[in-house]
Amino acid sequence: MRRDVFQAIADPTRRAIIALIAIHAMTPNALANHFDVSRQAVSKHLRILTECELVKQDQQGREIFYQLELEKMKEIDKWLEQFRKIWESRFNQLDNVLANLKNQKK
Amino acid sequence: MRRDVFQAIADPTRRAIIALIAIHAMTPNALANHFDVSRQAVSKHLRILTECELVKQDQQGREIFYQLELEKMKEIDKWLEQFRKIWESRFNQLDNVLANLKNQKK
DNA sequence: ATTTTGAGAAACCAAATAGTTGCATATATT
DNA sequence: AATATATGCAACTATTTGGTTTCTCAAAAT
Repeated sequence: MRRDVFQAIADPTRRAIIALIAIHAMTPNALANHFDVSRQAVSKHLRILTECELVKQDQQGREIFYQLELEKMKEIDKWLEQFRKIWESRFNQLDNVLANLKNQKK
Repeated sequence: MRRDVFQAIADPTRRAIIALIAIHAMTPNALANHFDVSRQAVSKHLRILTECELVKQDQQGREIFYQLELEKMKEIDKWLEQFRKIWESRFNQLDNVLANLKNQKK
């Protein structure tokens, strides 16, 4: 059972759940109202998100509030970092080209 | 056939392919040497990456060089933006708390 | 005390996924 | 011209996925 962040955000419903609970913690029932799948389906998504630690639970009576674990989201950001470096360096190269064109005009 | 960037990067082999061709364009054969799956399996991954426009082809004779489409990678970055906003604002809130503590000491 | 409500677990199912092997085709090499 | 190489495509397979329905259990509400 592969269970990493990237696999977790592959599903659009899960991405929507993540976006919702990023604002404030929500119960499975409250979440399920936002989608046209059953409460149990949402529950399964929440389990997957919990297993890869993208989400943490906060039980209050019989309700369980799910909250986004922002730290874990940074893992994606960290992976993107290597590409951000590349596209920034490419941008700088373009910058140099433009600068050279300018100098040649003088 | 759902085929978006998030689903594309869910597979670890595909993420490895992306990382490799980010440096410079590579042929399917050259790529397959880096993994312990068949050349055809790599080819299938490349097709998926092509379909969601994360990768573009550059045919040279009988060889096809695959290159990363950096622009498309920014789509992920764009999605992360909303969460980056949140974690930065939380960080500022912490900042304020620390600042207040400092002021109270005076 | 009884009923309602919120939630997880289990069993089941259809579709998608990631891999394989075998084949076809176009381009190089000899 | 014959052979070797690079690649894509098709058919097949085992496993995973995302969903359902049914059941159980604990906490609130009546």
